[in-house]
Amino acid sequence: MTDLATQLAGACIAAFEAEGLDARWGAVKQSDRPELADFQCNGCMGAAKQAKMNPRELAAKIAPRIAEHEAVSRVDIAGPGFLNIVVTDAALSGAAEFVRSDTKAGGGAAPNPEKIVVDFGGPNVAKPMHVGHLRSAVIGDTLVRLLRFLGDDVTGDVHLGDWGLQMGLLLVAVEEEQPDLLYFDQSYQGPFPAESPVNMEDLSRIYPMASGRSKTDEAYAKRAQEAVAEMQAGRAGYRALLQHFIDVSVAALKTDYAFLDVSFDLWKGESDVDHLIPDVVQLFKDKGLAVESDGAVIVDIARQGENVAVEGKDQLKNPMPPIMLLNSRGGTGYHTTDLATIKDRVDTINPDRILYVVDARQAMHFEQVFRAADKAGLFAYDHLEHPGFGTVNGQDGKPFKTREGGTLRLADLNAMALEEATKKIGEANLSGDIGPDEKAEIGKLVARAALRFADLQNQRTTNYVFDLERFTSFEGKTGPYLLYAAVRIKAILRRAAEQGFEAGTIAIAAAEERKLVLALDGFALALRLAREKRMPHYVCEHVFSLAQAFSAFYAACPVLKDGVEPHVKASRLGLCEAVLKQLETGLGLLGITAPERM
RNA sequence: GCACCCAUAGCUCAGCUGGAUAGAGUGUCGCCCUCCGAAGGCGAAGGUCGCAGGUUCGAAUCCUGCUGGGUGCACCA
Repeated sequence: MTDLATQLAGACIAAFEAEGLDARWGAVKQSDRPELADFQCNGCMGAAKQAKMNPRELAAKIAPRIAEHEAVSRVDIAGPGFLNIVVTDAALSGAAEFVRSDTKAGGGAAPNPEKIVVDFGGPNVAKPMHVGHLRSAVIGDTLVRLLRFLGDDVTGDVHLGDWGLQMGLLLVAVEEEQPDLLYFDQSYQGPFPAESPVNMEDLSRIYPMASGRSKTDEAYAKRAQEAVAEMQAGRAGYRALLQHFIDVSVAALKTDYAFLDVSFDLWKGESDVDHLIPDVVQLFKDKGLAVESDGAVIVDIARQGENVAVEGKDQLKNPMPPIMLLNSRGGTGYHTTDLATIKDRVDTINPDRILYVVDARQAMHFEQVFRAADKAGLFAYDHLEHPGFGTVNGQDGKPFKTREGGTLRLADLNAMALEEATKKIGEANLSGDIGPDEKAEIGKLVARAALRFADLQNQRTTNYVFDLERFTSFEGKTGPYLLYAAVRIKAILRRAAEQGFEAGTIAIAAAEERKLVLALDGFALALRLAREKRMPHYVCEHVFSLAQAFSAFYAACPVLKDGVEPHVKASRLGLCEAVLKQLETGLGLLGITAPERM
């Protein structure tokens, strides 16, 4: 059993093949003209063109074959050769029953499941997460949930940034504040205290200070660079202190992520693959790919037609800079750690594919890393993907800043959303006496739904405008609207149970019921597209249109009201169960949980 | 300079293999709670799909050029 669209496509494909034509013409989608039909097939025009036939004559041959399918009540030929398919009420009833009984609520399964690592291109240690990190967190988390749901074997890794200059800046700054710490005594080899000498507030204060100072104070910046090189070379005190920085930061990160219900299978970071770096560098040397240049070790990854010199110009045409395995101080940047991380994943997980859910601005970086990994035989180029995302902009179209000109911390964003959600729940006061504990819990769920849906509904690759007002609005195409739809269904089912009514066989009759089932039927397609394109917004579009269809049904089709015939009541209760099941499943993929009431 | 991404309703955004009358939300204007939760529903108005060519029976979608915006271009990640 599958969705109706797939069943009908099967019939259409068979019909085209019976005429000796390609199966691809048999694609079926829900009708653009709901007043004319439920589904449509547009293949006749294309097929006729290719086979040099008359499209309407071809349609006349195809249509009767489709009409034989038991779900079909009528096939019309329209315009130049559109096939308009109307399905029977019984077929829709069956489709709804399928959603109600299917463990995946009609979501289908991946045709080609893979073992996949999702890399979140994680936050940097010591830098608090800002609004931009919302995207990688919720997009990456949704992809993990989605792929796993459809049958892929997925490992999510936060991949912390804990190996670069920011660590050197911290080391230098902490040494300046607390020079007597054991960690800075080079003759001392440990053991070091288990307690961190700095907490998160210290790090949040120290890092911006050190970062700012390094931009004007050259000697300071140089000391930080040297500290990084020493840390990377393995200086014991620095490494022990680094671990404290990481532990302190991770604890803070987990709080912010938990608010969004984002979790990871692995909390690895750049520093975890430190021991593999010599092997990776050697691998490139052995393959003759690494060359020395200005004291650094680089790998040329340009292809034919790139880095072409143009007469009379300084700039190269189609530039593709080499990657740097080792800088002139012997240190490593994120090219090398990303390559070492690939090696680590091959050794420990051996995935079919790695996805990097990272800002689109890193596109060139990943192109370089992917090429290098492929050249060295570490990982196949076309099994490495960078599903990048756009930046979060302010009203002016530039990367978002607070009114004060600073970056908005994710923790503050979370807090604002929570405050707004709590306020709105209080104003609406829809469900009478809800205790303070439950109210607090509902507030969190509503705030999370608002934030996650606001971000995920945007097509992944485009930039979007950050608008807190819109994010936390409870009207229209928002997370809270979806929760509201789910909560209303739950209220009906709860009331039905109290009154002793049970769901029965679903029998579709009313126009709103037909539309609602057609909405249910689109779930598998939405999930398939979302997986193929790594685009969570298809899931958002689906759950929203499902919620809309339910709201229209709710307004037009009474379920428990007096005067509703028992078999209609039972059918509509069954339909409610099917809708709730799929709605909660879809919301679950988006990391959104509906409360019992709100 | 070179490369990548983007341009759709006043605003914020969808639009799967090229298909019929380009869709939502918001805002504006109507209507709908003696009846399952009005954070809702129904309706109206609102578009030269940046511009100009091309391919096609058919283009928001594919190709070329242009304009406008964003981003990136080896020792920070």
